[in-house]
Amino acid sequence: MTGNTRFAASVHMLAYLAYRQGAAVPSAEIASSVDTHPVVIRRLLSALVKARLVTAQKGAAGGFSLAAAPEKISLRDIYHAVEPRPAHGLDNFAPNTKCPVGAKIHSILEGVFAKAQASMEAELARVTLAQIHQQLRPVCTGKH
Amino acid sequence: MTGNTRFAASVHMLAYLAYRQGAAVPSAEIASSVDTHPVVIRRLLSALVKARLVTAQKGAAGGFSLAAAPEKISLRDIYHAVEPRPAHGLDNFAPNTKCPVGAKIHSILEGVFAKAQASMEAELARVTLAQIHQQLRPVCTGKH
DNA sequence: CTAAATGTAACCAATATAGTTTCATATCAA
DNA sequence: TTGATATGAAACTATATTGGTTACATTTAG
Repeated sequence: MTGNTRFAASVHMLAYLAYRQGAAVPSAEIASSVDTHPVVIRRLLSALVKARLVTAQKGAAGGFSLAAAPEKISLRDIYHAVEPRPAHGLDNFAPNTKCPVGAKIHSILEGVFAKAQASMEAELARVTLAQIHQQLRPVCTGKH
Repeated sequence: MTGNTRFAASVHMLAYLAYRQGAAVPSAEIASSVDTHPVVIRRLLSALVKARLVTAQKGAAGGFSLAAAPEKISLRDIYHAVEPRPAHGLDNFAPNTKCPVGAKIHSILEGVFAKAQASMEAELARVTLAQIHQQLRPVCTGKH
């Protein structure tokens, strides 16, 4: 959808936290798994903390942990936390309202896109972090 | 999804062609309805011609027309014609494969995103250009 | 007190997008 | 045949988004 990697990276991050089973994980360790800069990780985690999916602990021996059981976190929760703008590009779409087509098309498309978006999100809602973790399990027997 | 206006503009354009009922419509007229530059319109129409949704006629009295009845064109057809990259941002997502999570997460997300994308496209497939045209009708009683 | 961590602001490079100019080519019609 | 009007396409620009990076204030365990 969005073309950016925020959602994919966020799922990865939370899957990593599930994998680390409640430990306080510093951003540097997550960044190593995602292969990016710790600040990028903290930026995304900031949104996830605001959405109450993650808790942060400052200071030495601090880090991030899941705020709920992986069974309680769906990919749609994550999606909403880090992708606040579905919109399908409609926000920058401003046709000529003097044309009868231009005058009505925007609101018509709003309805169509909302349905399409809802359908996609419903599919994301069916997948929990626990299921992702489960698919990871076979190769994850300990800390690496 | 994509953040750009290509899909929305394309639906608008084809709805306009349906509205003009088979006439050869020049890009300048369409551009006036969408409120953008004719070259932008022709760029999009170029993709729609390649996808066989539209026919182009060069020269004086030329222009664009629908290549099929509006009932035969779904929004998913249009989506595919102008948005060749769903991917959900996975193409730029390259985690650390030395980490057990990073090694598997990409293919897991591919599966999840494919389902979410398919669900959204199924919703788009249910809407035809004829239906869009129908919703336009009440205010479109003639050429403007 | 110190080491290690989050929280944020600021900046940069790369990319995507839309808009614009320009021009070659094609076609109809007088 | 000539001129007006169209598409097709390349090239360039301005702007926005995105991800990466540096820097630094703040917090906290030991």
